[in-house]
Amino acid sequence: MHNVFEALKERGFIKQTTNAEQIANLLAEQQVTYYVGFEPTASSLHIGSLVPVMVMAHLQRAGHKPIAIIGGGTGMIGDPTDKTEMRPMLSQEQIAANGRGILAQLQRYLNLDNEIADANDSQTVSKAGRFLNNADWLLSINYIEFLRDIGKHFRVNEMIKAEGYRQRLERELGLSFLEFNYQLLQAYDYLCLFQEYGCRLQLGGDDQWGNILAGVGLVRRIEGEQVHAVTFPLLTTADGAKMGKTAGGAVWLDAARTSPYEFYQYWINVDDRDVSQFLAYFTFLPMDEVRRLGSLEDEAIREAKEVLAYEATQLAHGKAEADKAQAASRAAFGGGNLNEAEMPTSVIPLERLDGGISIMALFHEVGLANSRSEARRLIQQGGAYINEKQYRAIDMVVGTDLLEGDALLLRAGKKRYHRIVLKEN
RNA sequence: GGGGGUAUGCUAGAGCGGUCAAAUAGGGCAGACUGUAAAUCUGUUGGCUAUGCCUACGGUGGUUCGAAUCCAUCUGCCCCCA
Repeated sequence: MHNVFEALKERGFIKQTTNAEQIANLLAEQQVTYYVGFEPTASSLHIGSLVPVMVMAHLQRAGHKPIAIIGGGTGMIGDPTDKTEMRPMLSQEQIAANGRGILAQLQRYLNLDNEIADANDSQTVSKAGRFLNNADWLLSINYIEFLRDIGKHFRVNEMIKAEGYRQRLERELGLSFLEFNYQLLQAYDYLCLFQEYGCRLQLGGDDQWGNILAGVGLVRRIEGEQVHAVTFPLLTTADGAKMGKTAGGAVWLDAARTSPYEFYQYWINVDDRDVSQFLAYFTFLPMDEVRRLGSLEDEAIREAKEVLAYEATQLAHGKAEADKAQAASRAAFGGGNLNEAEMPTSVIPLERLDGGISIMALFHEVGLANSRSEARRLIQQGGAYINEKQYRAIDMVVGTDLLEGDALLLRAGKKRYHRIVLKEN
């Protein structure tokens, strides 16, 4: 077993640890069960959650055993940490549905086979991980018992020192008792996972440090065992924005929300300054290669971005999709012929062109503009192209004379394409 | 439970009873420049059958020729006291 901990450190995944040396030894000596919590706030993860996922994958590849939990119980409360407002509570059904979506995505990166990995079967040392919902143990909690057994281990004066809580208190934003309990519940998660599965390592974003430590402390007090915590640095892009947001909102792992092509494009378009770090985070390329690509400058850095985009897309959507996205991207921006199959396409009846369609209506209809007014602006500002020819007249009517073969190629701005296929019927 | 405050567009945040589709900043979009980057500059940023019309300033109902602006009430949030 090579030293995963060093590898993670080298890739920049480690921010804080309970004890780096002990963790490194632990990981070197035995199969360690580790866990990461995911919020079930949506049915898909977005690339902001990719750091924990990649770390889990690295650890599993090194022979350790992951547990991914979704906060079905805690999700019903909302984590106050670093949030300015309370989050909406979710129903159990919603959480379960979101959980299924998240599980499907995690399985691209991890082996989380609940069936095979039977806790009671100590004969099989399975590397397969688990996917659990903390509602399974949180919902059945008895309040009095919980206070007596768990609550007594927490000191309020310590808890309110935690950054997340302190901010809320200082900024006089208020903090409901409900939210205040979040830390206890998360600590309890760790305790349960330790007791049930021998979990000895929890990983999470650096904003979770306080909550994770609470769990470490709880296990020590109740079980007298030392378990560990590791946090990742919080991700921001070079221009300070939160990672993974684009014009259209978050970049999702779900192909239905963010197409593989858009996903690929996200990575191609990252800020130069982020490329090197992102290669380390979001690909499994050896660090030598990462360093080589990261040292490229100016125009050459596009090669690095292409590798980044390809690798990241391959992980999220598979090789076939990554190949397609790459081909489409090269075609669209490499000056070559556009790959028709790769771009969003609509089919409309040929007759509609006979009478002509207003150019505004056309751009609106295919979704390149959200309203006719937006389409109007787009056209007036010179961002509307049909078959790569710019049209600036808003009263322009598109007729059959513009057809190239049986299709029209619409473009809005530099990067957004839409193909319309006309069909007789 | 008592007292006070606040509620504006994607976000933050101005808004004198008319000239407010609503200042300003951020964000977004488009154009120029570029490397599908960054920075910078310019334009634009509710909708529509479009020199006008409709919808919007937490909900409802008033006052008024006229309300985002005044009043009442409801709701949410915040603060103080309990």
